[in-house]
Amino acid sequence: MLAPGLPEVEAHPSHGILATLTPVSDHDLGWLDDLNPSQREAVTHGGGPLLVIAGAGTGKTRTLASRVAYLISQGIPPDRLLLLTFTRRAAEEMLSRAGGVVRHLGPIRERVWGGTFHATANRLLRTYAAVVGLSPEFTVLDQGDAESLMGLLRHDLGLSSRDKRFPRKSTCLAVYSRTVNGSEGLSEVLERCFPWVAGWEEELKPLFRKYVERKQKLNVLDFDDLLLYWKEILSHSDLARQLSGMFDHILVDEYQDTNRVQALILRGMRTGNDNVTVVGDDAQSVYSFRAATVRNILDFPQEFPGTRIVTLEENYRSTMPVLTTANEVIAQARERYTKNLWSNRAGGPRPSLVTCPDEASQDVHVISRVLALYEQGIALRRQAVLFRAAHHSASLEVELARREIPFHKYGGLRFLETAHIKDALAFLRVAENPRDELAWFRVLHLFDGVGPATVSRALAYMAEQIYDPRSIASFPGPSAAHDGFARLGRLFTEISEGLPVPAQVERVRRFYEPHVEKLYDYPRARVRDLESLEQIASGYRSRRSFLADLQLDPPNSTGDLAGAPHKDDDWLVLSTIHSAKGCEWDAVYLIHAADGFLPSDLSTGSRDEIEEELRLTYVALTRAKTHLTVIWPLRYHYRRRELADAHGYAQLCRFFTEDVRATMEQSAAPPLQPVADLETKIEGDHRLDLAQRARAMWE
DNA sequence: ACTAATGTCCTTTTT
DNA sequence: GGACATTAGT
Repeated sequence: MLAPGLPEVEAHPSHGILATLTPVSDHDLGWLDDLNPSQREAVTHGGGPLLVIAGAGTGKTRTLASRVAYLISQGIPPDRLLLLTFTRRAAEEMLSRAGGVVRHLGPIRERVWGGTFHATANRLLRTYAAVVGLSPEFTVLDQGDAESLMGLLRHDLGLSSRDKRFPRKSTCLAVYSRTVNGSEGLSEVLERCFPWVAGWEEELKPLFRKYVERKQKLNVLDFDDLLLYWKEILSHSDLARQLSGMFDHILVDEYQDTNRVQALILRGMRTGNDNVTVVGDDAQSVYSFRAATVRNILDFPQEFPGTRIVTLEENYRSTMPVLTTANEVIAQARERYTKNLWSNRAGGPRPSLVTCPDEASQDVHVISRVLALYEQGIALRRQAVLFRAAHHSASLEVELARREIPFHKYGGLRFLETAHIKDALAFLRVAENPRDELAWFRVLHLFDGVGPATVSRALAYMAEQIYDPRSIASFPGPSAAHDGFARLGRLFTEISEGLPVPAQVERVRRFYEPHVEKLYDYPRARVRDLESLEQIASGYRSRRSFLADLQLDPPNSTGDLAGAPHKDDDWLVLSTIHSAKGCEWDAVYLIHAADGFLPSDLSTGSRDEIEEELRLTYVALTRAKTHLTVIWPLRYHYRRRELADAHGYAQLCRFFTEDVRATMEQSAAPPLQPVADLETKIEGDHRLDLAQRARAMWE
């Protein structure tokens, strides 16, 4: 979380704050002149509900940051503002911008409550845990942990035998999560969103019941629980008034991507006053798989009567040619509330649509365009390659690595999801919450001769020892692990003795390193990762906040961690479209713009799903400031074992209709020179006998 | 009781 | 190429 230390919690009547404040001089508010009239209207709105419909690139971040600054300049104490954003990064950026504007009023970034719904829930629940029957040292399960738990119970209930073909654990969790977040009945969710598992309703119910029971027993919360418990607290009117009273204003970004539970939380958090600002764009709603619903933004004026609506339409990001293409794409949406975007940047190149013979040529083509713009002075960091699914960049990554072009990838598998990091964190989680069986499971599994049966006996033993992690030393486990358990007990003794967090991580690393070397083929990189973890830990004073932060606001790029030591480096951005939300680049390359990739063939079942893929495409296009390239390979190779060299032909993404194409420069990239041709040019004498050299290494 | 090897099915987006 | 159940081996 951004603001350390909880402010005192007490009921606080806060109506009419603005009216009672002394007016400030015009001089202090001179910065408002930099805003356009609509932005200024939003920023200087007094109290009461405000809905800002902000199209892509219309200065949404600036407006929200300015509003925070404005409210503070009007005398609202920063710690009585709550800014809910989609990511931690977004909150940080807005608060540092706001801080820059009202610098004379002191630091605000550390004082404003800012972060995601989930992180804020975590923070509030540490105080209000008792109310919902939790102890405050609860640990948070990330998606992987939650899936593991689901998998365990799935097995326990005898649902896992092959002939049953019961949905896999990740699907079970997805169904559960969707049901919880949408505040809907299981049958409706199954029918509408998971028709292929609808036959398992009678088995899923007891599975979910067990899942809920077990989480409570282990004193752990999953992501959904964070929201659910927050909502639950707010259903008590006294508590709702108390929590609501902590804040004079609440501001929510990306409101189109919030779900039903989040809307209920927002309503509950405004029982004392209705000073609430939400910002969003229904044309950019792309999280319905997480139960987000555009209804939240559409129904906001009914939910908060007297809402003032401000619409931002002038785009400051992109050139008119880019916007023309983007507008033409979103024009295909069935229903839409935001208007077409316009910009006074009339010039610039038309977006290009490039057909490549195959994937390899797509990679080469992207790279050569990137380098050409780089030569013209556009740094790599100001260029981004976007794609629908994380693995779509796989071959490009290989090619970039081969040419030693640095890149950071956003989305997909993250640092924290790698096994060695999860293992290391599991030690700390056990120390923090010894009832967290999932963490115990990971830790104990590392020792020789320990499998599921031993773990389960060990857990029973721990329960007898009133969950003192140090007592693992006296557990009579398999003889092979005897010595290891004794050392593990000593490790827990050490890290429970009030060591600083980085020192704790260091002890864990020392303990765990030999296991890394035994478990993995290339341990060096993984050990380096553990050292990075130590770096991260140095910013934390308590183990609890370190763990919670890592689960809730994980570093979200492959390069974020390595980034610190060589900050000046330049790198190309690779990102899923989802992770690109809210970002902008001078040049954007949308790759794999072929049907089946975009829209994903898993999302073409219903009109609503296709509609969301359309919005996703729109989001991708509107990230570009000046240079926009859409690429698709004509031919794909199948990687099937039986069919060694099979291939198929793709079709252009269906959203690039004739009308859209008319706004673009169309071209076809030439095929790459076949490798066979290169080979024949090499004279026999210069061929390297690799096989011989490989043998020679061992002679 | 645990590990390693084998076979089969599915393969998205994220807090 | 990964996840997961099953089977054979230590």
